[in-house]
Amino acid sequence: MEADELELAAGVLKALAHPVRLGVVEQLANGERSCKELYETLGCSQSMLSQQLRTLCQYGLVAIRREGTVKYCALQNPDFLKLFDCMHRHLRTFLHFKG
Amino acid sequence: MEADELELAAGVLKALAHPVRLGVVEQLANGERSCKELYETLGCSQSMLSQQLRTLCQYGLVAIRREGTVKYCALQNPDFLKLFDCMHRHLRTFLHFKG
DNA sequence: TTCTAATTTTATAATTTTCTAATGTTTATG
DNA sequence: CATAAACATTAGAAAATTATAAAATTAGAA
Repeated sequence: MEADELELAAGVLKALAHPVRLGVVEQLANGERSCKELYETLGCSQSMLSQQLRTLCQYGLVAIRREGTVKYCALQNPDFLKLFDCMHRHLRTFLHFKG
Repeated sequence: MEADELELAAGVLKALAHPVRLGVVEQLANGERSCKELYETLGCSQSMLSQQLRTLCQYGLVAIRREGTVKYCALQNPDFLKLFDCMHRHLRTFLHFKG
């Protein structure tokens, strides 16, 4: 990858690299969710969720559609869900060699 | 994932979410590299590389062995290389819908 | 031991993130 | 129009990251 591309890719990863944002992606693996459902499930404030959603949208990870006064969020690239398998395996061996 | 696990997973992703650190991982896809080879290829300072390597090691992403005065870095979990395919596809469609 | 190459550590200023609280917007309903 | 529900934006303090430079370590060779 060239420098620009590395920078952008790092940006996308950074967009995933936050407990709330990653939690959102995980929840959306099971299909569309409203913002309220998300922040209630994740146990964060409404404002926090809204801010983190913006980051996810900015990098094309999540899409939002409105229905009346409710907004529904969905994964825009379910390909990234592979990350979770990968991460599970990693954490398992990582924690195993740590203590 | 539970809160703790999300936190840790976000940490691992954050460890990847930096142009230099991601560049290191990309380089190591082709096999072991010395620190010097890495910072020369990536065009960053030696100090920068050393600091970023530490982060990668901390999260079990890279392993380092010493041979004389040279240290060789290697991927500890090549599974994460899947990320690059995923990322390439993502960036392609992402940039396509942006401009 | 002295020198040199490779790498690490430390310090620190600048920038970016994160989080909270308060306020603003939008849409539907009475 | 007034109100309520769902969501977004703003502002600002605290914390974390980033980048640069200088000093320290480590191992081998002369």
